[in-house]
Amino acid sequence: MKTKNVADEVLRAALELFAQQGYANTSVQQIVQAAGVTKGAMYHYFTSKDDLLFAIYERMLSLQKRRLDEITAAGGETEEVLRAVCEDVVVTSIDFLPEGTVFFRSQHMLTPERQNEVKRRRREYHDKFAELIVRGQEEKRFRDDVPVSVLIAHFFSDIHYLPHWYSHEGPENEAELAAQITELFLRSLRRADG
Amino acid sequence: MKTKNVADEVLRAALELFAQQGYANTSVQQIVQAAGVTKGAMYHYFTSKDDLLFAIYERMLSLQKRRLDEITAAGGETEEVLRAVCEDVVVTSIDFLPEGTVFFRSQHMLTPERQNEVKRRRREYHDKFAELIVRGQEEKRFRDDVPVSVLIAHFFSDIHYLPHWYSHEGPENEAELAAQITELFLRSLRRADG
Amino acid sequence: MKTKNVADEVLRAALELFAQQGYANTSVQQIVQAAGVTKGAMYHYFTSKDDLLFAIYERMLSLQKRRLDEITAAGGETEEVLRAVCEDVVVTSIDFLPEGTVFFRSQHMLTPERQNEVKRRRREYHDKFAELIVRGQEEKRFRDDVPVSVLIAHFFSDIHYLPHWYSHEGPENEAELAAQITELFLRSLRRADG
Amino acid sequence: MKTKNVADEVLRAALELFAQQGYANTSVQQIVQAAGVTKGAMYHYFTSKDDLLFAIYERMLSLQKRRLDEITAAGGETEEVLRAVCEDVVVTSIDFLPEGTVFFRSQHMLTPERQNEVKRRRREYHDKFAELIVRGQEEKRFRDDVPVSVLIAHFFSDIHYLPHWYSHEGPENEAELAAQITELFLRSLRRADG
DNA sequence: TATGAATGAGGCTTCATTCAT
DNA sequence: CATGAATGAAGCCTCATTCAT
Repeated sequence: MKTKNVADEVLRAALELFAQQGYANTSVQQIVQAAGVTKGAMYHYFTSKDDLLFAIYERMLSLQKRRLDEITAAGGETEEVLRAVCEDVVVTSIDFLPEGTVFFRSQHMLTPERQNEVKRRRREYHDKFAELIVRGQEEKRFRDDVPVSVLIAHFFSDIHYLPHWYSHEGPENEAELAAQITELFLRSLRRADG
Repeated sequence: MKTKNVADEVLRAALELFAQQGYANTSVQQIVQAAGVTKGAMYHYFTSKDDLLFAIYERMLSLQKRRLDEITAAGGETEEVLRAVCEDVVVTSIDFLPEGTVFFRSQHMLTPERQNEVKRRRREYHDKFAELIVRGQEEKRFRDDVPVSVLIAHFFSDIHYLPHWYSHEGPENEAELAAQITELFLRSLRRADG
Repeated sequence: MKTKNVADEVLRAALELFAQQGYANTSVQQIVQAAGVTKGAMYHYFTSKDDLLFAIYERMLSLQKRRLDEITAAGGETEEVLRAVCEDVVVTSIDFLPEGTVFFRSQHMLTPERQNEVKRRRREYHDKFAELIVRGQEEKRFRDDVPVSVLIAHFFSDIHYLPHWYSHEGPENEAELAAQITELFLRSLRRADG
Repeated sequence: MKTKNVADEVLRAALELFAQQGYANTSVQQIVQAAGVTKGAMYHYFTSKDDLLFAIYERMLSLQKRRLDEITAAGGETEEVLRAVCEDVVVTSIDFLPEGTVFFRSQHMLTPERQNEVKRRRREYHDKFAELIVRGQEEKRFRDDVPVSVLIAHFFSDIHYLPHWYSHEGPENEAELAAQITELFLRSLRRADG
């Protein structure tokens, strides 16, 4: 029988505390206590508190990218691909609500270098997402009277906002909510004369 | 003729620094230096650093509430009132971009009491906004296959997201953007068979 | 009609607060608020916070000295004079309980010079009190197998301790208590073979 | 071989400075300097300055209680037990004069919770002491024309007062003084017709 | 690998006192 | 006489990180 992995326990505790109280309000001491490890052990695996925070970003960025790649790789009609992507993002965001809470709230607490790294990877992600919209516009299915950047923001704002209002205790069914949000987005995205 | 008001200068500096670096990364020392006053003077007007943060919330909450009240008081067709409200919120949010940055990012840094106060007043605001949507549903103009709470979140997510991507240097014209975001929202809100 | 005297109000408030919370835990701001005057006004009458404290000592020292002088001046049998003095001190201490609380607790908060001044005047007082005891010893009425300094301490300890336990709400009648404490002291003071 | 324990050194320094200058006039800076440790080290062992103060109370309360228990457990004639207790308290108070100075002067500087804790434990102690007196009264050896609470106060006032006047440089022999004070108390306690 | 005591810099806040009006 | 805004020094405490073991 093996004791729980130190790094994992620390990350789990850090995530929970960062989501609950915020990064700045959480001390390393609190984290190691909640994880049941000592400071020395933690610093053996992470070089800094910032490292813990970035690990959360890293995990989210990788996850989102991987899923986007998988879905777009499968191919299909533009709107159906986009629908799949959107619903997946919503569901994933709900499944990783604490991560999202931290992700959207604490970017400015990272070191400047890592802030740039995060920005870069999110831009990559948005760019790939944008391709779908552009393709739809070229197919004359999606409106082009609104800048693509606005359309993208219009969708991601919903994702961003989820951790602020969604509650696992609430009545919303996760898949249903994903379908609803996606439908709202697609409706506003389609050409009026479509 | 007297020099600028101490409280005003401090608040201005605090807002700027909080928006740039985040609340936790900004020291009272930095604020008073930027404001050109002494720490003692600052504490003559504000009881704590938290007080400075809350002052920003207070100002935003009052402003939003006031504008919502004014526009709804003017009356009119439901969709037109809603359109006016939405466009105004977008424009106001752009005009107060630093305030918005702080507002949506630092709520968890307030004292618990004040977090509740903010929540309470935002709920009030949302409730009044919800009335417009419900009215539109009763008039059979707005869809009712999606919970009102989701519709509201769908709109406010855009507001929330603005400080994350909007740049005064960007190409977007503020009024035009307001019209676009509002139109995207209304399009998704109208009944499909409308 | 004339408004209340500023200096009196300040002193009254200072005494109350010092007795309740201690000198160090009471801010000048609290005092002037409780007194209903402004800081400027207070500093017009008192040069420092220490001044307020010393005023309380001054009042107590003068009062005690005056009463001791009056009673001894009246003359009489040694034990009767001593009894009168002791009972009077007890009664006075009860009447000025807040003053006593401050007096016995805050001496070390005075400036060194004033601490010496207080010591000097208390010594004067004790010396005069000691004279009565010595006279009684010379008259072979009071024991002399215990140093006078110990006998004096034995009595003043009761005075000193009063603010620590006496409560105006309690059952003790002030005059009766004075008689009891004095009798306990005199009993222990008299020669065993008396 | 290791250098002196940090916590012990800090407590020793704190006690000395609190006794000399008072709690409020002593800064944490002074304490750690006198102890030869850093502030961080101190806060590793004590959560606050108040903690240092309470540690002094804790030590005294435990000591007094322990000794009282030991002596009363040994049993014996009421007056002899009481005499042993009283003499022991005096001697102990002299041995721990700085502790006593702080103990009787700084209670109001503790947090309210801790003030209550101290009150509670002192009451316990007094209650046990009172039992001896009551027993003596029931045995018709001690007077009962004065409330027990007054008799107790009469004795503890002497203890309380010791740090105010006793000096290790003085002529008093500690054991002799203990005997004298105790005898004064017992004399006043015995029935007049005894 | 792991410990946890120790560091040391920096943070927020308090407050007696002054002074221009 | 009186105001109360402003000063400036000092106070208590936190905490990420290091290091001898």
